[in-house]
Amino acid sequence: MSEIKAKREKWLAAMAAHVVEHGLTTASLRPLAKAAGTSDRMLIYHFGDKDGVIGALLETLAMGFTQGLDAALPEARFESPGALLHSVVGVMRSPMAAGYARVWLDIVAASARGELAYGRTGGLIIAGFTEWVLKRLPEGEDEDTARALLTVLEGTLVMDAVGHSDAADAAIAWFSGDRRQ
Amino acid sequence: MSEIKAKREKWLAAMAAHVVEHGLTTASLRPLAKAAGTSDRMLIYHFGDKDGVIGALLETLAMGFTQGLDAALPEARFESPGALLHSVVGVMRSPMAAGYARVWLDIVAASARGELAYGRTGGLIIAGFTEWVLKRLPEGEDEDTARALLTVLEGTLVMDAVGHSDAADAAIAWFSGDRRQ
DNA sequence: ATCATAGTGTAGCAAGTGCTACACAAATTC
DNA sequence: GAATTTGTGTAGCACTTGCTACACTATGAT
Repeated sequence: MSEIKAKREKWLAAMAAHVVEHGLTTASLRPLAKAAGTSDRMLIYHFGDKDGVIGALLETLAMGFTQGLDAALPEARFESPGALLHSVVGVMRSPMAAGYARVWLDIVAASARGELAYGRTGGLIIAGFTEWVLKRLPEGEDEDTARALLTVLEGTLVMDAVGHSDAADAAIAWFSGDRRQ
Repeated sequence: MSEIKAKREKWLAAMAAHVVEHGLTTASLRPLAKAAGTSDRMLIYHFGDKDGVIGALLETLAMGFTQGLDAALPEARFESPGALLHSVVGVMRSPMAAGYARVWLDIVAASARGELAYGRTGGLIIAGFTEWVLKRLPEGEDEDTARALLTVLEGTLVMDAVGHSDAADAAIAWFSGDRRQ
């Protein structure tokens, strides 16, 4: 019983790693199966169809994402929103996170395309991320500050992706320097 | 000679429309050809290979994009960066622009994936967009304001895509209300 | 021990992918 | 007018896609 669940977890971890390196929306069953050390036949058997595989994979990725964030920046209040943004951007720009950023933008694009599973997961990730930020903002900052911070962060990911980190840096500096009092 | 160029323009316009509706990175030759009223055989003949088709298509899309922006918001200085951001977001959120937003996020995701043609086009679009913004900011605002504005705008696109327009709104309000003096 | 169920390997199907070979017509060059 | 280039339709190749049919074994319940 539970050995099967364990096997599926192992598969999912291996497939998640594969996806982080090779992209999510371009992934097809046979490469995924190969990465997991099994066959497409088995993936379909255990997850129903490809959507089932992707759904489970999205869940795994979302968990890995927030866990990675927690590991990189343990819970502690920063002295200012700008300082927190700086730190988070630092993490997101590290080579370790590059794969996750790629996958995240894949999820965003698929959401925009109207693919429901991706959209739901994307929304959940942002919701969790908002809480995560809120717990690290200085006492007294409200949710809107967290939302604004996250929006600037997402803009940063986009700008970085198209080679305009300069634009992102301007927004970050601006967010950090010109705070409401 | 020039009739052939005209034909290619017609093809590209039709394919661009198809792509705006059905997605860019998921597009394959036969559907593209069908949208253009020709055959995959002809697309390959005239553009060399699929990359040639996509490259020409990216160029067409970038042009259409900036032209659409110009048409929606003719050149005129806004009274504040916040007012400009509001207007641009209004345009980007209109149904007319939804397709372009989808394609844009496709380009961003492909750029992040390392696909060079997409990355180059994405960078060019942002560069052009920066100039566009700069010409509409109040006299005296510098390029960094344009960059920050655009980064917030990109963040807005992402947040809208995953159903968190609330977060985008917070960032926009924050950008508009708490300006440097 | 029997028998059903869960799990797995092999093989393959129908559809779609980018691209090409080949034959042929139209236009251009000499 | 002959020769060559340019453009186009038909057909198809080799491959990948998601998924399935079928035969088989391991495992569990009775």
